[in-house]
Amino acid sequence: MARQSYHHGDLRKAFLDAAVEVIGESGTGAMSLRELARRAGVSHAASQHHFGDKAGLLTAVACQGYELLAEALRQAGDELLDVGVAYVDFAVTHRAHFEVMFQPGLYHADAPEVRAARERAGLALAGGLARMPARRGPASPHAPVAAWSIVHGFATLWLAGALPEGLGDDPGAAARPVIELLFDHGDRNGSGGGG
Amino acid sequence: MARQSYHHGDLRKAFLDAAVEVIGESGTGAMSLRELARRAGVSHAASQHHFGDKAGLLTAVACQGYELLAEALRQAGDELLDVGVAYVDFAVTHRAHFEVMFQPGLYHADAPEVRAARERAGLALAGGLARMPARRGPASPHAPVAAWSIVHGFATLWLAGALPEGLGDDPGAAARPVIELLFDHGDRNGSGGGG
DNA sequence: CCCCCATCTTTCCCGTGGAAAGTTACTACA
DNA sequence: TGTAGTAACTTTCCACGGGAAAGATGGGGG
Repeated sequence: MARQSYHHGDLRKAFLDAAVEVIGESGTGAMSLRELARRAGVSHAASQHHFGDKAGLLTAVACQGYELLAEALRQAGDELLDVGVAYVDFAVTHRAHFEVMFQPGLYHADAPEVRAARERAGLALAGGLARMPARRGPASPHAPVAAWSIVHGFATLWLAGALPEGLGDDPGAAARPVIELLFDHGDRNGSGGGG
Repeated sequence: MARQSYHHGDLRKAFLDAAVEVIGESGTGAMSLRELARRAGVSHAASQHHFGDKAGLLTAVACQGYELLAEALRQAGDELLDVGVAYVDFAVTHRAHFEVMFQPGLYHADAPEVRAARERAGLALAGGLARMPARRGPASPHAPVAAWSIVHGFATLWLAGALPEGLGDDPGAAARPVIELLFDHGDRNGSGGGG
């Protein structure tokens, strides 16, 4: 039942979904509460009750983003490589969430809900990284940061349209050999063009 | 004597500097043309003549950013590692420029001046990368993207405050061992055996 | 000397975020 | 069943921001 009366039913979700949609299309800068309200068919001030202010809405977006990321990483399996690819895939398929998550200035980054969700995502990421060193000698303490950096950098550059042409349409597939380079370096002669 | 009359003298520079300052302090979202005008002591519409609109101003910021980045990379020397560290240093010491540069939605990313400046920065970066493969066997075609990704990712995560504590105060120094991991991987027994 | 034009100002309009107070309708409780 | 309480939403108001349009200013070239 949509709603024909005063109460919307699930305005919170409606706002959240609309925000993700608008941000995904036009970026965070183009998102206005009034536009979201228009899409939901409610007054522009309706969001105040659910989110407080605009930063509150974006806090919810970031929160949801961390949950979704944790989920995606967990489902990626045990291979570090797959976890890395999943990270890139997440960034591209959820660019709105991703964009918000890593712009702490946009939302209440210190809110307890966000901290908790971020913690869970961090554990999921670390879970993938934990399997990494076993494959290839003793681990460097810098390996986790290196792995996170390379996948995050790839994703960010891809989203910004900064990477050179010719990498294809599938960011995950394009990222795989790049990530491989971080860990299979001594194995070069053996690792061919694993397609 | 700065100016006491109608003409400011170098309003363009004044706006540009003020923009960089404000963005560096509070992010792109907090920057308003009116605030910059206030700081420069001119009317809020004065910027129109010099930049057209807000995106025009940010275009100039991005442009200047690419120039500065190219300069910084060129001065970093011939070692790939140093170039990578310089990239991270640039991002942190010029966070306003960096933030704008990689948010193409904020400015006219296709403007010829920007394309040219970006091209120059790309060449400076590639120049550093060109020296890399010689140190360690045949180069992977993915190496440049991997190198760019890891330094860009590290810088972005650092700026977002997402990296774990304990990396110290100097992002360049913190980045060095991380970048090293990308290329000195097979050399592990020889390189310092931390951990 | 005077006109031209680059530079800056004034004024106006619309969109946005948020505060405050009012309205509606669901729910608990007797 | 009826009513009080409260959650959910609306209305109204304000200050701010970007941008368009037209006016003011003053330096420089003819």
